[in-house]
Amino acid sequence: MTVRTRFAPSPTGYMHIGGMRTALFNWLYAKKHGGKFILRIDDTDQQRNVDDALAPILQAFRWLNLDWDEGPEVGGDYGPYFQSQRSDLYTAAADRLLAEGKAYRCFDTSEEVQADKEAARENGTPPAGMRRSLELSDAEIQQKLDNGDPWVMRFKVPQDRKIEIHDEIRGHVEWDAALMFDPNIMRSNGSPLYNFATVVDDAQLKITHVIRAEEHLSNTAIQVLLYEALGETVPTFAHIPFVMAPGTKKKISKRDVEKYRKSPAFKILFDLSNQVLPQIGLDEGALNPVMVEFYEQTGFLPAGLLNSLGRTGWSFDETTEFMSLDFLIENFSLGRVVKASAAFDPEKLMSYQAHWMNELSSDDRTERCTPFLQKAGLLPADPSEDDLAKVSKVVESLGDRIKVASDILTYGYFFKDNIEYDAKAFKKRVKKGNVPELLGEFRPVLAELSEWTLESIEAALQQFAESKEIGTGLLINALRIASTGSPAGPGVYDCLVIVGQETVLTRIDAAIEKATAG
RNA sequence: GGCCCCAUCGUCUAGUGGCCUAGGACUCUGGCUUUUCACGCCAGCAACACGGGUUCAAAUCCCGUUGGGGUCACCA
Repeated sequence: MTVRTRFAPSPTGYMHIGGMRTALFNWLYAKKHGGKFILRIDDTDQQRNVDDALAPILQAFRWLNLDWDEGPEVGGDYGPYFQSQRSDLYTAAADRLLAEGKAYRCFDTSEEVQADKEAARENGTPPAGMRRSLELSDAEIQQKLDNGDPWVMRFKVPQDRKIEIHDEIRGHVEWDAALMFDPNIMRSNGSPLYNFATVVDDAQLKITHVIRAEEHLSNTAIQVLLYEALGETVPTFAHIPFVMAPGTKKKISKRDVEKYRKSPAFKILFDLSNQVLPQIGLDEGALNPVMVEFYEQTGFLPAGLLNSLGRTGWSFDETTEFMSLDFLIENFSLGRVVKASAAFDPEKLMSYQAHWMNELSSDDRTERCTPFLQKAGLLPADPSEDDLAKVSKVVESLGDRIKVASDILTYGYFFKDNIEYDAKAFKKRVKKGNVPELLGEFRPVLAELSEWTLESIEAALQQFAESKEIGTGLLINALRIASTGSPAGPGVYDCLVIVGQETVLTRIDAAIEKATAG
């Protein structure tokens, strides 16, 4: 038996981070067992623009390198892979259940059903009146049909039994069928409800392992009954805990982004968002950390996100933290999924991200940073070789200071004509004692350097400091602020070399002027 | 409320009856390194929800309590 797993997103216009984790576990399980991973689109409720609403979802999978064996764009033997195109399947299955007496037409109004359920709830009994449509004679039914009375199809729950499953993560779970209501499986307009459609689809797609969020656990009882009624093999279930929002006990949800915006647990992500999005021409509200696209657009590595997703609700052993996708494929198992729900942890994501960024060669990092400079207008769309060489130099000197690719924007001073001074640092390092004078005296030394290299500048500075009988730190710090405006960054000599002799001299002049002005 | 699921440091987790004085990671704190920042290194803070059993032995098994969550649609 080949393992077949699936993920069935609705085209909502974005890929949910929690859904991505569920998809990842499905994908991993299929890969690990040499099986197939299927993408099916649950678009029954969707109006138009399915393509537009689906695009970001497919893009998220592509970005993370999670390919699908069957589904949109790639097709497959069990298509179509859009629920909206599979209505025949649902109708046929429903008709069969009806013919076999396993389902019935329910003519009750929704008010009547509601009342039945409420009464049942109060009494703690199964809903008694609910099956009154079953009392109808064939003639009465025909009469109602002829009248055009609306009806829905209900599945007749076999009440004298228990439903038991062995969930790969929860273990043995059972329900008492006597307590269940007959579920609606087809709407009055002939379209299927989720619980029914998903069973028909999973059976027809030969899904062997249904790995999904635990919120579906209660749905499983009715689904098992449906599989049996349809004469299909019940798949193996694995209900994984859902992903909670950091700092909460609630499922992470797009509805709550405004709350997240103020939450300390989300701070690093929204700080990044606020800093980066405007610079790359995106509206601040356009993307948020609930969406996978957010991580792509702010310069995370697939490896970073994947490591984080793979480690929330799953572990390999007591010490392994850094896991590549290959490692995950090799070692993933449902048995090691944690039962309790886990909060997505932005801090930890950053630490994984930093790790994988450091694994990259300087050239790879440069390649990832360049587009951000372009989007921010700090580099032309068609950069010259000199431009690229400069980016490369900057990235190399920045080393592990770049955690996400968009961090390059923090060091925009290498690419701008006008720099902004960090006020505190300027006061502490430049506008202090005789520093402006020293800078003034050192300027001509720099101006006269015929060679502008790390070594020549360092030698000149050391000699100058010695002659003045001052520590090198004084000048070094002053030069950093004067030439970059910022207290953070690569070594000063790197900075000076990259900024360039001419610009350094101009900036020193500007700094001296600013320091002595007021 | 009924049904179902869950419960170890702030967070992610290890733990499947003795290797537990409960391990690792992130965060945080202190120190070292250092021309800034970052990295790195060292050290530290910090948890078995509670109550009963079972057992020579329980974080681990059982029962109960409490707490958290899910679900009860002509949504998915």
